[in-house]
Amino acid sequence: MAETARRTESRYGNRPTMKDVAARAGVGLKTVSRVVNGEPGVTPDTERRVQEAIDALGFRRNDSARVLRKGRTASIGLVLEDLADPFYGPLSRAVEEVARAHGALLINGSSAEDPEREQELVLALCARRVDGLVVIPAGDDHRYLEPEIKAGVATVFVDRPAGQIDADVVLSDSFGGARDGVAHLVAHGHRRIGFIGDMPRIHTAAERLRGYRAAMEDAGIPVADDWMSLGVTDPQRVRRAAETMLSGTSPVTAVFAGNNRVTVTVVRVIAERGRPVALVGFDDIELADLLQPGVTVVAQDAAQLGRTAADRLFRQLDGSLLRPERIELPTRLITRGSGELPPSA
Amino acid sequence: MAETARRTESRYGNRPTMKDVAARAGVGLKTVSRVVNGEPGVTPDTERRVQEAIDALGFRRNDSARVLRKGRTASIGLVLEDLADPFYGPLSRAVEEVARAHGALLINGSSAEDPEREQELVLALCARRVDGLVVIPAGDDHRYLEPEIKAGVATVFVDRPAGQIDADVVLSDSFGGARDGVAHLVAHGHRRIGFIGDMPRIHTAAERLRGYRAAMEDAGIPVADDWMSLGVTDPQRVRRAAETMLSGTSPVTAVFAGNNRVTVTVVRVIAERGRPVALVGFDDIELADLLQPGVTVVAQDAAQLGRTAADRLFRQLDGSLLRPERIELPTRLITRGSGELPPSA
DNA sequence: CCCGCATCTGACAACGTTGTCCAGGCTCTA
DNA sequence: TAGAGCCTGGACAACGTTGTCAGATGCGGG
Repeated sequence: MAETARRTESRYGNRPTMKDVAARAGVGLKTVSRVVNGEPGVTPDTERRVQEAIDALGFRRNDSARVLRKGRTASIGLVLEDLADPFYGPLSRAVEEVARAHGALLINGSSAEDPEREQELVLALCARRVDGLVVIPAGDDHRYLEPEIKAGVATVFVDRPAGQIDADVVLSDSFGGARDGVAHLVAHGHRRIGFIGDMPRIHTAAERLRGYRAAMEDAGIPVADDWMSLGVTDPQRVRRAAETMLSGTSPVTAVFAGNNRVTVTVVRVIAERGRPVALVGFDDIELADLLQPGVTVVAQDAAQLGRTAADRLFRQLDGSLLRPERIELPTRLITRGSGELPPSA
Repeated sequence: MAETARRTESRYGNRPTMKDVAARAGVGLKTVSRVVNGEPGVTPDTERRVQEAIDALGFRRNDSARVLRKGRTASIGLVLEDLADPFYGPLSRAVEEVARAHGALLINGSSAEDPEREQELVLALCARRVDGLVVIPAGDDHRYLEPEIKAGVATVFVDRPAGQIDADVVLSDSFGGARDGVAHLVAHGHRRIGFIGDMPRIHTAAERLRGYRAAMEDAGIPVADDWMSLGVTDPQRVRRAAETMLSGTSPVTAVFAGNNRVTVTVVRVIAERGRPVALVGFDDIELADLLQPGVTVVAQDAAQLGRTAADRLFRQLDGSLLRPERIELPTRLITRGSGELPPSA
């Protein structure tokens, strides 16, 4: 009895199904399916009757059931570090744009730079049977993804390479960018140049540090230990690191900032001290051109990074991609003033 | 024959199922389900055998099937305007944070300010059977959501109210914020104050314009038509609008900018002209404090907006929420210099 | 020694959709 | 008018999981 009630009249909270629509329109189940999916083989009159029933009941196809049946979900996952970081907005948007062009939805989550949370998220997405994954890795061991990749989950890493597995990677040329940026400071007469960056366990941070060292070595300048600050991440510590470098008996005359957040803080510190200090930052920041002086940066194209990664993902899904590759996008030095200041004794 | 092969040994691209795991472990299907879901009633020995089979096969539960069976998806949808807009990063992140705390995944998409695309996206999310929706509306008619809401999809609108339907809304006090901002300029001696904002069909834009008019009226200042520019959105046009206002025989001495993008462009124009012009902008912008002068803004708390909305969403899902409400969060005037400049003839 | 009870396990149906396949009715031609 | 062929519509199984329910097993007590 209750059974019948449930079938014939859908209760509040129970969505109507194709069966309900079929009953109301007086047709078979498959005919409704055909109408919903625009398949041929339905007379205009029948189609109209079905459409009316759909509208009357407020029917909406249940994609979960569809996915179960068809095997593909038309959705991809994006795991990044923090959506609030202005660097990831354009990246995320670019990925979504490509996904949309392929008729796929984007599911995303933030790892908050925690490898465990990254893994948890990735596996949750795999359980959802996303067709593919774009991952900005927080951890450095991604062997847990091997069964998934083997099972056909397309995977592309962005911004940092995968650990312990062979997979597609799209990144910016952190090493080259940092080297160019530091060389730029050297070219403007600086010799005592500081470097403030993130933990070296993060690939990009390590590469940028390597670029800094390379540029200094190219210029024949030995690097003093207290010119480098690694692993600082919160504004407080960056501030202290910068202040230390800029004080003492032989302070640095220029600073290379390892990422956007560091740059912003260093700009603040310099502004407060009054005495001009040269600065080049990695990552562009908004309004950098309006500061005085404008902030010279090594810019990476976040949108292009995302677009490239998503493109590659869908090419994996097409089957048109075979071997994993490592793609490195060039960076661009944008001079705005702060990087061209001469050393002030 | 092929059937048997497919069942006993999963091919590449065919994920193992609980059935496969059960066969390998020599137990029943339901026992595997119990182990996977941590349900009681399984002896440690059996559990170990099942776990081994799971690891050996690389099994991962298929959540699509699970969703189909259980009815709940543990995922919510977020539809916003543009992820690349710095205003939406923190909002999106806050929503995700709350979702995560409730064990739900976040699926999101951008409407690009296009009502049709918004509807398309929302309905796609409903077809996925998301448990709830957080929507930053682009359109002004949301009656298409009625059947969904009736069917139990929790829904909260953010930043702008829903059109034609009764639903939860969380927004900033655009009217009050704009009125305060403009009053602030009046208090510093300005009478000829310009307003540059988005299309009035966007609720927030209309409210801010209303706030501007109210403040002017409170001060007994009649507003000249050419002090207002509405509907401009791209930098080019904002630039032209600002330049027009600032030229002529009786140029404005202060500008109120209707949103973050407008503010940035106006800052540029003012910087180029050399002559100081007072400015208050709606929405905070990064580095606003480092410009000279610092940019005075009416700040809204994007993260709080997102958090509040998501909280309400999950309370709807708990069933602890009955009547739709309209929640308005206060804005905060942050004085940094640009809004305190006196009128310069 | 047998019964009852508690504990553990498995068979089966159901979730809502789509693919396969067949039946029935129609049209067109000889 | 009968037969062939086409077109439309529908019955049924399958996707992989979970809830229900009943069966099997082991243990202790009478």
